[in-house]
Amino acid sequence: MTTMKEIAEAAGVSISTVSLVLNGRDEGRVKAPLAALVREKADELGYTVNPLARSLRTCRTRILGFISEEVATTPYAGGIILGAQDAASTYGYMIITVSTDGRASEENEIATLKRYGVDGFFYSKMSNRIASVPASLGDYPVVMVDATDANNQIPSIEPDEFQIAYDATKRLIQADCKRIAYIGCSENMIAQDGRFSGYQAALQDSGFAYDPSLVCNVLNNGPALRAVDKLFDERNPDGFFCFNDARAWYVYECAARRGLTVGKDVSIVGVDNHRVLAETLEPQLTTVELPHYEMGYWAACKLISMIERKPVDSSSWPNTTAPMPPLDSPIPAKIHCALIEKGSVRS
Amino acid sequence: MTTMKEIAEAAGVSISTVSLVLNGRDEGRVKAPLAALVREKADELGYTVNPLARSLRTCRTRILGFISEEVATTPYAGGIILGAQDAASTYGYMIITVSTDGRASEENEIATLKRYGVDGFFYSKMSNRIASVPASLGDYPVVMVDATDANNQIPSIEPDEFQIAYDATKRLIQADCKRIAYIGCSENMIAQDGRFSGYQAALQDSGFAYDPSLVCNVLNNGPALRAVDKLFDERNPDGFFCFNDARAWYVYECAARRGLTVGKDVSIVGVDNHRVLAETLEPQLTTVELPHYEMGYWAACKLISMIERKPVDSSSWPNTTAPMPPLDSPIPAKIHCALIEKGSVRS
DNA sequence: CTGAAAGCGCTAACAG
DNA sequence: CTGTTAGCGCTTTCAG
Repeated sequence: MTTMKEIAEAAGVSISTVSLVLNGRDEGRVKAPLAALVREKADELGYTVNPLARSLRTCRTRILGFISEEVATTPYAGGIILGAQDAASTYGYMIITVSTDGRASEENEIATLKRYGVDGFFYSKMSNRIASVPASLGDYPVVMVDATDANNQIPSIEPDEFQIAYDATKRLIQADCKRIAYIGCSENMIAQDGRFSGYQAALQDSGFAYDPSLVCNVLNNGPALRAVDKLFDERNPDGFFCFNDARAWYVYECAARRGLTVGKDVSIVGVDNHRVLAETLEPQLTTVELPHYEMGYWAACKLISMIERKPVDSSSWPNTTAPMPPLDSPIPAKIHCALIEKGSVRS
Repeated sequence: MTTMKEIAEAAGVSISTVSLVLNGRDEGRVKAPLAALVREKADELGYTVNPLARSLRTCRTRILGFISEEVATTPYAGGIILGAQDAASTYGYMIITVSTDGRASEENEIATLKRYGVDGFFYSKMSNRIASVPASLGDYPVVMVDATDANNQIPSIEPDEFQIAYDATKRLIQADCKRIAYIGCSENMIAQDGRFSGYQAALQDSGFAYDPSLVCNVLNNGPALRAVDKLFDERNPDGFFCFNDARAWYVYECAARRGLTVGKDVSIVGVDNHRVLAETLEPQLTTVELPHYEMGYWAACKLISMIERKPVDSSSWPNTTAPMPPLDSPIPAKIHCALIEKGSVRS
């Protein structure tokens, strides 16, 4: 690794001049030709900064810490982290990810990350939950991802659960469904609340009466399947908005057992949590892909802008299914998931 | 952050003495009581080393670089990275993950990681593919994960595809299935080759004739479903080993359409790639979970042992469904996936 | 057995 | 405009 010292020698100047030039602080401080010479030599010798040395001096590492629950890292988290990395990478940052499984290990990991000198933290609970960041993160820039701050203080990036359901339900109405069921989740989750409301609102806005007997909140496996089966028998719905892929499968199976064709006799719009629906049931149903990548990307941009105390240029952001909110939008911000209309709801 | 200097002052000794003691190099070099005093003061002041400063001197960062393909990070990778992190964490290492999408970006990311001073690299292609590590990694410790080294030089940790299929097929035989089908993947993949061989070997070892008409290699969606449907009509299998969850689902649906009960009339053993089978179809079929976590864990242990040029203690390794090979086992090594017998193959 | 001193590569006052 | 100087916190000879 070539050092500034070597460049200084090659160019016949002092190290500080080299530092000035290579950090772009030479404007009006170093004569242009000299600066050019330095740059030339640096190029020639293939200079790259030593981030370690720089960080030791500046107390800035350009490393971001990503804290997530153990359960988190599988299987949804990938997209979030990927998005965060891509954004970080374009701004010259790296990410160290740690996973925790409890208070103690969390504090440990935080302490370690602090020692490594990270500039800021992502704090993530997978599948949108209410949480509050540990006090030990207090004096650092923090962004929450796929989580909602209990105190509404920390910027949190989360899917727009209401809108997901609203759009999905509208899509079913538009496909001329008359009895639209919601197959939800009986566990207490933010996503469930938001989606249930969105479902109701869409119905109401279209002049449908909300009918509780068309709502079926279930857990998993056999019992869930039987509950959906019962709903079919009793209410014979012709459209289904499903909380996730597993629940879409229950509906699909019940339809198959009755000889009903999905996409013709009944329509399904489902959230594709595990990203496996697309491989199997398309084009018979329409899926909603949660914007994990986008959440990660935007969270990183937000975090970096907090660290550098300046807005980052959003024009370079990736094309997404969902429009990215501007950096200076009010926080907490929610990201809206667009429907992925690969299949047809009704053929 | 308290520094060694502060401890030195508090204890009335020199910085070098503090360094010696705090690094455990005091045996026979610093008098016991003095050493004790230093340790006490360090405790009192809550000293933790500054890894940046240490790294600048030692050229060792205790940071590992994890290079994976972009596509990789979703959705399988989570488990691998989680396992690698857990192992790294127990040995005092951290992991920086980067994802790449092509030769150029890969070289970029590698260069960046090198500048950050990582001690070694994971090189990962998700879903077991043959690959060779870039030359730029030449002089670093490297371990491949879920990938097979084209030159058979680099230690590579991968699932034991043959054994997965062998066990799954044996399980079906044991459940008294007579016409055992293999629903495979028509894309060219290592996993497909190994699993197909394992399927054949298990049949042969149990005195079954291998019947090509019971093998059905498919892609996805409608065409796949129809191919499985055809297999049902023509050969009426009573047992299925399925390459992944999507393929298990095709079989499941075909069975449902015929009024056959899975777990009774037909038996399915499927690899649960997306980890969604467990939520939906259990306990009607038996799943094989790929040992992603274990692969990551073991890869990290291997990498660290290469970096530190000493075997690491394998007694602290996590309980796994699969036995971990000993650290000094011949490389490349494969990890064996155990069957997850949550459901019953045949009720 | 302990301490002084040099230096890892870089930054940032401060002189000149 | 450019160079000198003094560290960031730690490790590591090398004297004493």
